[in-house]
Amino acid sequence: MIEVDKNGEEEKKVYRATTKCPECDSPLIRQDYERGEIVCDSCGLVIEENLMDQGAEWRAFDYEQMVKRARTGAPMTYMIHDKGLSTFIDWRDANVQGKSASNIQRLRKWQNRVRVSSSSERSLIFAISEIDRMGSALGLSKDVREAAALMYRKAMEKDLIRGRSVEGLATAILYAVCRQKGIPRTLEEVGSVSRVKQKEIGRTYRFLSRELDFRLQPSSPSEFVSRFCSRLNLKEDVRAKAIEIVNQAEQQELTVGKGPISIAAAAIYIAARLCGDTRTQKEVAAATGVTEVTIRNRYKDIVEALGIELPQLQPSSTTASNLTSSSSPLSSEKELSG
DNA sequence: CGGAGTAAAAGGCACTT
DNA sequence: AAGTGACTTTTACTCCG
Repeated sequence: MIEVDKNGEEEKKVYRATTKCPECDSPLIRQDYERGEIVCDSCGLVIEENLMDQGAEWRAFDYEQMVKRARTGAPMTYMIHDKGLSTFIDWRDANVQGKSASNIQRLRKWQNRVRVSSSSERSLIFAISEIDRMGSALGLSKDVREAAALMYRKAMEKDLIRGRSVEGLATAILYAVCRQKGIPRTLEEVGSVSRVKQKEIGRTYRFLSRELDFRLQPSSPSEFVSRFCSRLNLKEDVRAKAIEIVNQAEQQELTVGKGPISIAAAAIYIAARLCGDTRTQKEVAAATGVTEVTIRNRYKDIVEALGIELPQLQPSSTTASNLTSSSSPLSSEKELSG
C-alpha cells in the first residue's frame, strides 16, 4: 500500500499487519528482527524479507530501458530435475536461417539422451518427488522443499549418493534443511512420513553434515515451542511465556547436553500452568514425543534454577470450563526475572 | 486420575585399540 | 570399527492425594 503524506512529496510503504500465513493459514507469524524477516513458525515460509528494500535497484524511464535492464527471465526452480532450464530442440530440421541442416538430428538425439537418461538423473527425479511429498505432508513451505532439492543436487555432485538409499538421503536432507531454516522437525515427525526408520535418518544426517560440512549447532528449544503450543491449543501468552522460560534456561546453561525437545516440552508445561491454562504432563508428552518422566526431570530443574513458583494444581481437572485466570498473568513476570 | 519419584535398561555421542 | 564411559532418556514401577 502506498500512503502519500500531507505534502505529497514523499511516499512511504505501509505494511499491512499479516495475521495468517498465506501458505498454511497458521496464525504463528513471527518477526525475526535479526534476519529482517517475517516468517511463519509453522511451515517456515518467509512472508516478508529484507523489510527495507523491496524493488529493483535500477529504474527504467521507458519500455526499452526496462527490457534492457531487467535481468530476470522465467523463474528457475530446483524442483524440476533440470531446474526448468533445459534446452529443447525444435522438431524441424532447420537452423535459424531456415536452411535444412543435417546435424540437427544428431544434436536432438544427444539432447534427449542427456536430459533424462542417466541413472543419477532418474534417481534425482525420484528424490525430488519424495522430498516434495514428505515436505507437504509435514506442512513445509515451498522454499524449504526447494532448498532440500538444491542440497540433494549438491550431494549428487559430491558423489555422496552412490551406494546409499535415495529415500534415506532425501529424508535426511529434508530434516537437515528444516534445521538450517530454523524450523526443525523432530526425527519422529520426519520418520513418520518417510519409509526410512528414524535411526537411519539420524545416521544419514550425521554423515551428510560431515561430508557437506554444514555447521549446524543443535537447534534451540524455542524453535519447537510454537508448533507444540498450537498442537496443544495453547494461546499466544503461553507461547510467549514458554519462549521466555527457554531463553532464561539457556542463559543459565540448563540446556547444554539436554535434548532441545525436552526443554521445550518442560517450558511449555511450566508456561501453561503459570498462565492458568494447565495441560497435564501426559498431554504435553503426547504432543512433544518425550516421556512424562523427562518432562518432570527437566521442568524441576528449570523451576528450581529460575526460582519459579507454580500455582497449585486444581483437583477439578475434569473439563475445566472455567478459564478464569487464577492469578494475574503479570505476577509470574517477577518470579521469572529473579 | 495426575503427579512425584526411583532403579535399571536403552540409546546416543565423543572418544580410543 | 568395535569398545568404553559419562550422559540423557525411556521403561516400568511404586507411592501419594
